[in-house]
Amino acid sequence: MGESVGEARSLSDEQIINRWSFDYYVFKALSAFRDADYTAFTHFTSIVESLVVRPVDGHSDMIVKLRCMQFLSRINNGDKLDLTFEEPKTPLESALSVLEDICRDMSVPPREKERVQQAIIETLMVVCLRSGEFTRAEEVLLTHFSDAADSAGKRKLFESLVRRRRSSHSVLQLSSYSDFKQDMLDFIERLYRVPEPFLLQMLRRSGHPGVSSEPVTSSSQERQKDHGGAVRLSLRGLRQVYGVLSERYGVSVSFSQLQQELEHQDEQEQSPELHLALSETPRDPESQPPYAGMTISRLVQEDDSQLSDQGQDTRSPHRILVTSGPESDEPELQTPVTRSHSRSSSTSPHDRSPARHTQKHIRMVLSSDVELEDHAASPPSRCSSRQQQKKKKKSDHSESECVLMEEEDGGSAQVSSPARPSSSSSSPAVRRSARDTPRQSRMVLSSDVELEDHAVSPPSRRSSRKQQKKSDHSESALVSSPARPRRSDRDTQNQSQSSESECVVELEVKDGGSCIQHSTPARPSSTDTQRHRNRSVTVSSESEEHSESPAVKTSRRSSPSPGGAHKRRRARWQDVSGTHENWSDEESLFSSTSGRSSKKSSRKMWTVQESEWLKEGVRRFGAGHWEKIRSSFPFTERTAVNLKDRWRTMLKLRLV
DNA sequence: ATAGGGTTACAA
DNA sequence: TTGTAACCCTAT
Repeated sequence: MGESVGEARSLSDEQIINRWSFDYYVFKALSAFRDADYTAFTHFTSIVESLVVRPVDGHSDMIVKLRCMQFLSRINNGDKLDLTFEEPKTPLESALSVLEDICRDMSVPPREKERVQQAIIETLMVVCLRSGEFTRAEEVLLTHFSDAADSAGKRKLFESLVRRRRSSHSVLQLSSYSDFKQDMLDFIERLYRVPEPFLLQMLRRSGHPGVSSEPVTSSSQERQKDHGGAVRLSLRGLRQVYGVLSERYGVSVSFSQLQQELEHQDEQEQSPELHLALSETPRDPESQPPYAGMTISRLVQEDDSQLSDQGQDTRSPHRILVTSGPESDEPELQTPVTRSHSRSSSTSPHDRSPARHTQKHIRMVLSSDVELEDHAASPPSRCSSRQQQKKKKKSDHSESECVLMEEEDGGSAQVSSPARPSSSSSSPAVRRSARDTPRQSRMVLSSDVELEDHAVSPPSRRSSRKQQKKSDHSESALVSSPARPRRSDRDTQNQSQSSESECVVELEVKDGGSCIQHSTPARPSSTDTQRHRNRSVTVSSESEEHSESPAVKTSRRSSPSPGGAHKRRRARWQDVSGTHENWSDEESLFSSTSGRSSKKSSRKMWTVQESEWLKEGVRRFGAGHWEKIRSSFPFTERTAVNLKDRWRTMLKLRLV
């Protein structure tokens, strides 16, 4: 195969920085989870989620981190039965499958795995019973409960509860979902300790007050405060730090290279557009030196927290316990990493609670939460959460479901006091009943299509209509002439026309639909039809964008969707300038789709994100190495054959 | 395990 | 119906 692995050495600045960001946000997400600030957790995971779609310097530990995020976000939503990450499953069932993936990739002691599985299943039972979903509870009982002796007792108990339709019982009352969450977090943390992210280290070493514990060159020259409390690093200092850290992390780009690129970028960034990329707080027009425009400076500036940085100093070196990346040709991140909290791997699953508080400072490490929050609140990133997709059924087609409202879940409060585990955080178990999940929706200001893509060519979405299917083989797909004049009426219809390519700034509320993918020029950007539909009604169909986004599951066999009434939608600000926005709209890694339905997953449409992984995988390993690709990305429920088929489809559609 | 033809479930 | 993305089946 034509391995295109060759030039993997030269990483783009984006890849490198995305990796830093990735590490950072994963770290933040875990911290938030630990602090029971689940709102923040979802914000961070959504940032991570979108980051992953961009080119990123994938280290082998990335997969591990992604899996952890997937796992925790499913756990986090496990008490919301109307959400789904993978169609037919409840969040906790999805967590089980992610657990399988985790166990496959990492060496998890069998006993531990069992324990966790059991905990998840029992919790799922409790959740089902509490919410009166007895039939589902029964299913769970049948499909997941093993006959293992140790669970026999509970099984019996659950069985009788199900039979008697009892949704209250001392056992049910006793279990606390929040404890369960923390238990799961403990499991994850015992399994994999996330090293302090590069960005934080950098920040700390730069002597930033909020982070550093090390007196690092207290030379006042090293940093100077300027307006807004931002810290300015001297170029020299930065270079120094970079040198050390880049080596440690195996970053191959030299400082000057980076600087050059940044300068270059910085110039370009003058244009108003690039704002969405990085959680920009309103950027100070007052310019700063080129290097100040980089991520680092951005991270650096924030309110100075006078928090105890102490903890940072005393931490002891730490090593990653499990690595096991599929292919680790890259230097592992085995560098001693510091870790502040004391939770050691030996802690028993139950001792966690006390320790939790002591770790708060960790998350304070970077006081730039404000910025992050802004980010979260700001258009692009915030989305995530979940959305819902539902299959449209002719019958209930008429019933429009959900009207969405703009709702900031706890938003306002949150912005002001980002770090604090406000609202949701403390609530033990966010019961869906109480507040039917944070459904957030937003208005989308979108330009539906990527300009450039259009400019290039609006290839018809699929090759001409073939009259005969098989007879003409792949040649047509692969070789075919690029410019395909031919366009069926259908195509015409679907194809967004040039007129549209001029950033149609339109205010709309979409359901997941805002799929703008630069990656798939050919795609029939969800067009008017879709748009209208979304606007008015709901979530009904979405199959139009299917291939890219919503993993909508299709039909639900016979039964009408039960909880289907309220679906969640999600929308987001799509910056018109949205350079490369490539949000995986829907269901992605961490966010769930809702609209649960109990249908056998008949068809699982490919999400944008999955397609991105696939592309990246092919770029990295070459087409044909499906199994390798599959194991290198956090695919869930995709087989190598699925990947291969999807690739074939993508080729056919010229999405690649 | 992968390639590629055949089948199926949907949307239009 | 028809077209097709996702899936299935099977030879290699």
